[in-house]
Amino acid sequence: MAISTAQEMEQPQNGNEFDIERAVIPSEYTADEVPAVAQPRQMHAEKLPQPDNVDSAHGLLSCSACTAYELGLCAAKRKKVAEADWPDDMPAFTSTVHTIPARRTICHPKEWSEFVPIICQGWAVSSIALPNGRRQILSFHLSGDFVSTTSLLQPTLGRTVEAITAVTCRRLKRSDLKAYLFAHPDLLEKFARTWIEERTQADQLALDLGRRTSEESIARLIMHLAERLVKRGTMNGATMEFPLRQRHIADATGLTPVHVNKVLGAFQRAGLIEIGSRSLTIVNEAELRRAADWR
Amino acid sequence: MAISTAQEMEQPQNGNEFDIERAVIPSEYTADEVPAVAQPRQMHAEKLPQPDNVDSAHGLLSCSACTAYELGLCAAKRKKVAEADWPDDMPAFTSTVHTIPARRTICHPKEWSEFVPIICQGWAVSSIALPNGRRQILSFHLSGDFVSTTSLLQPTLGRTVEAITAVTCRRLKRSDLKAYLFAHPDLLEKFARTWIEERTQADQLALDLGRRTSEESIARLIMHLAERLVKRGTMNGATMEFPLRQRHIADATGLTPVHVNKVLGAFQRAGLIEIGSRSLTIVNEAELRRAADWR
DNA sequence: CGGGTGGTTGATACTTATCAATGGCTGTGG
DNA sequence: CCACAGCCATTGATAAGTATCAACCACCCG
Repeated sequence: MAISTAQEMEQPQNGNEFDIERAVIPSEYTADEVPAVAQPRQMHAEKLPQPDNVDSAHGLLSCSACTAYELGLCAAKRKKVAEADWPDDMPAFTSTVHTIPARRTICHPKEWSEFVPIICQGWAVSSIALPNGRRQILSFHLSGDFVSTTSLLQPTLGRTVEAITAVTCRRLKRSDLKAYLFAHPDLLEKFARTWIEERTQADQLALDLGRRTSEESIARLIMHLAERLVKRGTMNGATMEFPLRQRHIADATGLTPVHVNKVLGAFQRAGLIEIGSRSLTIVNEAELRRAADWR
Repeated sequence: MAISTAQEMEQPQNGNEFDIERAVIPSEYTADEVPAVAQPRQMHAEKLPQPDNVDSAHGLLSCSACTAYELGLCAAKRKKVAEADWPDDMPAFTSTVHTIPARRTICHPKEWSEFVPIICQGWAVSSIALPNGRRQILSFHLSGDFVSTTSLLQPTLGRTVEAITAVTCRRLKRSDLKAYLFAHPDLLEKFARTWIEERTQADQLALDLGRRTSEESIARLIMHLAERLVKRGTMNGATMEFPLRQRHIADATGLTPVHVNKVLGAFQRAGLIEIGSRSLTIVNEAELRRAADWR
């Protein structure tokens, strides 16, 4: 695993103090709902030095990996690029920024919304639930992720989206975004790449759920998250922020929390990983890779 | 289950005689590969009366459900509509029609292709395989299905596509299709609906694989196929063509063929379904629905 | 007629779920 | 500040679900 930056972690519970507020909220954008940040059990404050693959001008660590940033839709980026570089018809997107406290639902599956949500900061999760309580997690959303590309065309998401940590979420008005993308085929194509990625992930998920052992699934989940965090430059050596509950892992892999616990215990006893205070360290990457049947 | 048409089925093995050849292959289109139709074990000839929701002018039963037809990309449809109704810039798509014998591979996962494949007739399946032989089926393709909407933008499919029955497959040149769709936002949006459907299916697949019992999964697979066939008007009462091997069902549901056999046996003994000579009859729909935990 | 594929069945093993009990931690309210 | 409630992690005992193995049969095709 490539390690991109060193950074401060492990600053245990500083209560309600979140640096998430640093998220750029340009004055011309309405922040129509900023609920009080509430009881996170234990969160890592995100006082991170800027890795050099990221533009420090706007203060968002993960922008380099962000789809909206890449599409030129991010307010932070718009601020800093010369006006001349922007398409003339760059619309004034209606967009709002929300801060959602940990463990709160962000979208309901049948909720009608005019907006396309993007996760700017924090961890979120989307899932489908059955009436009888069984639940399948479809994906974890990290900073810079569209919640789902389908939201470009559908007012309803068909999934439940929940904040795991406190989350900063930007919402672009669908009609604006759609008009803009459809008018710019090159951007539309870039957007479509995100869709293809989503699809590839969905295929892999099916493969994992249908044809892998519990140990493989869990190891793969860890590898996958680590890989994504590396891309964002938010790994600290072999250690990553890991706000997931065992319940999340269970719902993502189709297992029970109890069984997840046993496998995780086995991994730790075998010296593959270490878990503690909402962080996870990959101790023996080679072995974990093997356990994950990783490429 | 709504039953749309009555039709002839159960004409056991008439050897190599396939009505699939009726598929329209306009002379201006090259059929660059028409391998000899080979050893189907037992196939239902498709001498079907035209249901009234379908245009009988072009002889393809399922066109009404076909994405390409809807987009105006189907040669059959182009033939019969007044020229004036077509966009002026309707391109001369480079397109080929192939007939693939049963049980043959249509696309390899890493095969580079300039074309977007559409299944016109027959059953196909796409899957991912692991080096160790485990395999997950991602979807069954019936007549009128794009194999994957991702093929619009990606030269490589990332999946194996195989014919189950003999298959007629049209391939549209990607660059042509892409240019055309990007120039017609309304069509592009229609196309995107197909993508959304694919995505919804992928989500449901994950839910089924991760959170359902073997019986539910299998019952759901049957319900799902029946529903799709009804849309195409190819159900005969409660009976449908059913060319799947138990191996297919196993690979689609993440189970073993042996276990699938036992569940299927139980379903039949319980009077839910009947299976015979490559066809499946839903005997007790209400119960099957319940077993499938169907909406 | 013979070979191969696919369906069927029973015995057994393994993986994972379920149940139950315990203890730690965190946030809450007295 | 302390006690308590609730959530989460942990562990062991047991049960259920599904896989594996093996044998046999039926059928189709060459």
